[in-house]
Amino acid sequence: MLQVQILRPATTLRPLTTAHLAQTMSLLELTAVELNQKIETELSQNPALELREERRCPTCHRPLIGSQPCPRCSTPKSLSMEEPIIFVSPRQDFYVSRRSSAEEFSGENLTPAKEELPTFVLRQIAPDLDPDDRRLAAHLLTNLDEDGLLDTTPLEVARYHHVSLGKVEKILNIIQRADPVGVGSSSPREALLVQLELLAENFPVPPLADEAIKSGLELLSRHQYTELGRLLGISSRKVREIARFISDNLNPYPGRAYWGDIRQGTAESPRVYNNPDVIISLLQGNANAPLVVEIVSPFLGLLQVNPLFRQALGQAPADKVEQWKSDLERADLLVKCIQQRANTMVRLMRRITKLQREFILHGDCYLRPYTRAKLAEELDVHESTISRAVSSKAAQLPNGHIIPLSKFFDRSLHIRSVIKEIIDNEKKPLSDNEIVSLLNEQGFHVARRTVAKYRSMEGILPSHLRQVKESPKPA
DNA sequence: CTATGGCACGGATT
DNA sequence: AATCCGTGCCATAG
Repeated sequence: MLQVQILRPATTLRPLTTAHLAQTMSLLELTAVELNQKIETELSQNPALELREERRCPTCHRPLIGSQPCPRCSTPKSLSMEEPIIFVSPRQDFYVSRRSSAEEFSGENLTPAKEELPTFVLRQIAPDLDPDDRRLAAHLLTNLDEDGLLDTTPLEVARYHHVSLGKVEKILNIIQRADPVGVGSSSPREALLVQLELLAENFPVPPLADEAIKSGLELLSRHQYTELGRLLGISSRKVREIARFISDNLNPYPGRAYWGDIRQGTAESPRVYNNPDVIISLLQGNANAPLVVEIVSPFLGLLQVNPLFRQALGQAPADKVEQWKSDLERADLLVKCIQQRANTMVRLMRRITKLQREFILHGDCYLRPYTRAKLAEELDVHESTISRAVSSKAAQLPNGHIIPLSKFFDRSLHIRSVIKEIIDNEKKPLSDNEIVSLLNEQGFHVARRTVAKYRSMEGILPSHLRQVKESPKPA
């Protein structure tokens, strides 16, 4: 197997000391980006550490480990659909803005009070703005509500800063096109339109989708497809396509799906959201091929203890010998622990991707219920090991979506998607109680109250506010 | 009277 | 030990 060649045999990786154990655990909690930062500071402080010369794959430009061929581009020998191709990539090219957000606007006392979203957005757009404009942007961003929508009006902001409305709107436009797209819109409708516009630059979008949002959002949210079709002058089938496209690709509340609140960052280490720790793709884009799982582990295989430093230890000046010794120990430990971390991630992801292949390929409905405890038992590690590895990490799926790893352990997702399906296919609005009995028939045992909760989680209106669907079309 | 949402409790999960 | 989640009870709206 690939990772056996890449990593040292597991036996040499067993934690030998409590220090080893402690550091392994703390490294496991870090995301790839954080690990990258940690290693960089360590590199600059510890003379015993050095970087091996980097070799990159000529085809995909990934950094390679040792003399191994690129695990992604060289076709593996055995192609079993079941068995995912897993490899560790030492890449360290993240989309991180190094600019400290605190420095950016501390002078103005405009530090965003709300946790992450405002700073995150500001950091993206700051390079494009003049200092003056940054103050406006900061002001706008501090007035976001928890859904990522604007809580004030551009006009108000313009008055407050004595600038033209046009100027504020121009900046707002820049904000809206930052990640998460649509943030800073004044309504869900506007957010959707911005997202659609941006999407249209790279993807084909259904015709009239923008019209549907502009004039038919209310109808859309109540699933009144026939009505909407009449309004737009197209068949309800087309409307369904549009509705499907919108719910798959757009998000009326930019701040909500934004799972930033899951990973609370601190002032010293602002979290970065758009860098996945695991990238799952399809071999040659073929849905019947094995999954390719790339685990991002910065500097893995490139970081080593400087052998010259080790030799020089014998001739260390007497006053430095203690210092050097500890540097050497720290370096040794770090290198080992990073390998241990990668090893754990590989085992973890192999199990998850094998088990949840259907979910990865086809979406929420196919998520199998699974708990961290069960996984821990199978891998023969402590539960907390899994918890640490999973929390605050992100995976990118073949469809491009970036999800928190914890989604693989969402107990209710499966039932939620079944409920969504039932409501999507209902002939007349079903009450929560009726949905319960339908679910019971399919073998799901949930209480009426729970259905109600899931329904509202999915943003589906109660039955008396939903509309009668058109009868199914004969083909 | 029925359907739904708020509050809160207990058990499972982390 | 802390947190999350499903559920029951009750008030309220339709």
